[in-house]
Amino acid sequence: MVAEQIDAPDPETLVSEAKAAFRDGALLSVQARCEVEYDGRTSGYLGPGDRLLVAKPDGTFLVHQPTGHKPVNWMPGGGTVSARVSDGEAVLLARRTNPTERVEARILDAHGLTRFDATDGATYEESGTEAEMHEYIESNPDVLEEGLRIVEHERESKYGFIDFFARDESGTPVVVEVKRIQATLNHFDQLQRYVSLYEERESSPQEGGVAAGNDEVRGMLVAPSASERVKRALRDNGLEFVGLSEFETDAKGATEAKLTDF
Amino acid sequence: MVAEQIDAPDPETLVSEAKAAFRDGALLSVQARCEVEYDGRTSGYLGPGDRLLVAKPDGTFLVHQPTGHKPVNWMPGGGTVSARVSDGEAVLLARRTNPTERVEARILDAHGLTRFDATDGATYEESGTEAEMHEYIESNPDVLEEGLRIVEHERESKYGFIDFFARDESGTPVVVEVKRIQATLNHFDQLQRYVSLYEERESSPQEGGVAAGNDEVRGMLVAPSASERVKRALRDNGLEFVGLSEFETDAKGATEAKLTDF
DNA sequence: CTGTCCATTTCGACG
DNA sequence: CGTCGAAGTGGACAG
Repeated sequence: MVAEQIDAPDPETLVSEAKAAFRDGALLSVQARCEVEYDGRTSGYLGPGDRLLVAKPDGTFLVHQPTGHKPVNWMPGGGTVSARVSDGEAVLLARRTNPTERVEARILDAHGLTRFDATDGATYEESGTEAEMHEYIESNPDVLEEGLRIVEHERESKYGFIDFFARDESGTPVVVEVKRIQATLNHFDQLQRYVSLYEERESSPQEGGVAAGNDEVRGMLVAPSASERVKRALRDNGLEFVGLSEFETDAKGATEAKLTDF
Repeated sequence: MVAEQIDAPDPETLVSEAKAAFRDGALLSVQARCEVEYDGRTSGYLGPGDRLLVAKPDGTFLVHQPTGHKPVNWMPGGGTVSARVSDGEAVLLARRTNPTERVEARILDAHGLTRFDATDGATYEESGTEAEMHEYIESNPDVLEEGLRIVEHERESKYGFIDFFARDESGTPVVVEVKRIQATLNHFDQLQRYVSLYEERESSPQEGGVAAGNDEVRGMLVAPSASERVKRALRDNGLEFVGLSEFETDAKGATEAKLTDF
């Protein structure tokens, strides 16, 4: 029996089933009218209503209202979930430390309970990430600018990693920051910080022969799009925006090439 | 009957129950071995394993593995969830547009199903947010510095919003950036950006009478704490850090005063 | 609608 | 264990 369901459990049954599920590492779902309290980084209270409660064997606890994508209250994995009867009502309590916080659901009326002895060895495989965008640019630097040469990928600097350190056709250094989504002011900040750092470094060369003029360092923000305000911030500070909306990994490109062969 | 449970439904039963739940605006939970595909902003695939599937009446669709706080796949509300039998297996499909994306769960083995006719009129009440920290500062500017006057809250500038624009005891402008959590380098970046802007503006006054010397603009980062690196960055750039860990809204303070009256 | 910024952000990688 | 940056970020709020 992988899943066991109990209809409208009374508080004692609910608590004993919950304890058994926690002990055995099963996933517990409860449909119930309840009220919820959170205390930790902030604090909050949710009055009585019907919700789906989920407790996972890793200590994750979720409170889902009938609408909305995010749980109204939750506890990440790593802590512990416990169950007890208090004042004749079942209470589920999720706690953790660092930071110290707790979610407590007082169950006023339990409509259903499911214990699920789930096993899942699969991991999610994703594609289309920023990492793949980097691969594409590394293989096709010309899409950013004719004649651009990538010198280093993920170059470490005092203030963080620079996505690409490159040189343009005339040898001028170019600091490149890549975003998979529309560029924000924070991304502009990042690029600005990196470029100013390189201006310092380039103006006082410590490794011989790599010197360049102080203002000769270019900064390039690559993203599918950017708001006018971001573009102006870049322009005002001598930085550049390059729109790059479409990209393909070599594998993906090869696949699509095949499809268009016909 | 608020919740209805079905044990190990066959594909046809699962699909007809799901359709009925979607039609009636009920919350549907399914414990099942399944494989999941996502296509949209990125794309991904999750091989067979046991998961909890949740479909809400607002179009929300969640796929939860036995561990982890976040759903491995999901669809926010606003779209539609549909069910069908395909190749003898039940399939749940969640779709939306803008952006166009889809999550498809192919159910290989359904262990349990619960339909929950949930009603929930309550809304979550939260306290301890950054908005409340702003209110506290606005009412008690002295906690930042003796004699500080708040001139404007959420002041819009060319490059973004400034939390507080203030003047110190001697009338020097102070740009204040507030963070509820430990300050990061990005927060320093933000403050730096705002201050540099005000230095420009103040040095070439367009609205008469507000002029001040170019270096007379102060920048203040307010947060419960900051790493040494952030503090040094601030110091090196002539900016200031103010630690503000405890704050209370008027209401909260009143409540706590009550409790300690006894 | 877009733009901007907060979030109990979470999550992962790296030093 | 802190720090930093990405996320299918989501969500609220203003223009």
